[in-house]
Amino acid sequence: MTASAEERPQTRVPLNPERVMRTAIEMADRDHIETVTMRNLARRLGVEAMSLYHHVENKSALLDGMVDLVIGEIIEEVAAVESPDPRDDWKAAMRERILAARRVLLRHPWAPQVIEQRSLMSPSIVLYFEGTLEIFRRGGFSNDLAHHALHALGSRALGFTQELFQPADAGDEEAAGEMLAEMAPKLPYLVGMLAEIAHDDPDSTLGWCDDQAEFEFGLDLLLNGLEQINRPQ
Amino acid sequence: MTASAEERPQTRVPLNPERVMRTAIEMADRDHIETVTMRNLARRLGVEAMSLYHHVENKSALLDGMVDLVIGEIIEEVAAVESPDPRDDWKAAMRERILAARRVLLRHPWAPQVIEQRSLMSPSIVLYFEGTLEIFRRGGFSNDLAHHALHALGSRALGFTQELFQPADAGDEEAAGEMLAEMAPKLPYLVGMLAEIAHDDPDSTLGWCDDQAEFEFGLDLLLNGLEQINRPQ
DNA sequence: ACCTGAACACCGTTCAAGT
DNA sequence: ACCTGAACACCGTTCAAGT
Repeated sequence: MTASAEERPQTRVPLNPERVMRTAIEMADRDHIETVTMRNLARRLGVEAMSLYHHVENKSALLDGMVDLVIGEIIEEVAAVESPDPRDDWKAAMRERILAARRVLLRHPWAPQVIEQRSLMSPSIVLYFEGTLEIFRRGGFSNDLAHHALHALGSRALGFTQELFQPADAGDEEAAGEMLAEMAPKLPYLVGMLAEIAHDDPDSTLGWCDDQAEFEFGLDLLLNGLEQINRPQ
Repeated sequence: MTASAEERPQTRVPLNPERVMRTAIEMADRDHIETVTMRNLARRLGVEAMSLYHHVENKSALLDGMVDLVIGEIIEEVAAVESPDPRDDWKAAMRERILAARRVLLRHPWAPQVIEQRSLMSPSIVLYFEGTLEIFRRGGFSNDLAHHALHALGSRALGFTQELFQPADAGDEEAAGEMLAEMAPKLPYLVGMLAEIAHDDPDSTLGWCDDQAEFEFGLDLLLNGLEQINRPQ
């Protein structure tokens, strides 16, 4: 792909940190995070690689900045959601907050991996968790329980879980299927489950399930459990 | 478990895939996963980098092999645990299984990241999940519920969760503290929680908590929730 | 102030050649 | 069969120099 008409690098807009990071996000959204190299990013911006260092300290700071902008998008999305007063129904409020965050991350599939890898503590992520904590506290949680709750949710508070098995390419999927078939005699439970699950939903196998449904199942399990601890009856 | 004593490279033991991978694991355990480069690994084995390619297809296969050996260790550790019959108490059986897996991963701190990044489907990981599934099924779970349960546990089934905030170096920790102090006026809930948590446990802050305790809290939340769905009363 | 080109120190990997 | 050295195509980054 040459420098194409979708961007307009011919207009010589001067570079600035935000434009550098936004372009890097676009690249990662369109392709993969691995394609975001200093050299590739520079070419996309019609500039030499070394020019980027005037706007971004280094590659590590670039990645942190990208994540920070995504968290910013999440904060906006969450703010736009109308959700119940946590004092009336903290569980519904939390659920909607988290599902809103998830919607943003689905637009940036590279972000979960980068967020987990870098475990950065930026102003925007701190603000996001302040908002999460506010819902728990106004819902009647003690500080101690709220603290445990944040840990128990983990990345789910931001709207994602990292799937342990993933599609990868079609070749991998086929290889996995062959391996399962070969090992079938040693895997009575797994084979049985997959057979039955496949009956209910032909597109499902162990690793390629409906993520949204599974995400919500796990989330509700945790929220219900927290509810019981918060208000035992 | 006779961890390999320091073998001197001068003894010229012929290379084989297992020795290559075991040495890579040792390096990753001792330092970081980033120090495991083909060139470094070769030097450690007293050999040229290119020799490794006779025993390992490429770097990707090396990492998969390393993970596979760790999962093998987990399977051994789990097998050595005496746990109740799942028909009597699936929850206790599952809890001990998972905490045993966690003990192995604590010896290989690089493994969680690599496992999540690569989402590989190897024979040993499939066998591990077969065993996990067996406990659910013998505990009375339907295939459908067991399937949801596996997803809800996610990486917790293998004994780990990826912390969103992590120590990093002391400099990072200090920078994070400064940022929190600066933002304090905008963070009433977070500051309040941290103050109270710090009182209970002076070493605790948002990201540097007792992992074992938090892991068990989240795990029990999920297991208890599953119990209620499995046997509603 | 911003951008550049050459260069450095690393990667994983290929290839033809050694023993 | 196993190992090697040189080389290739990439990285991120430093530096001195250009405008």
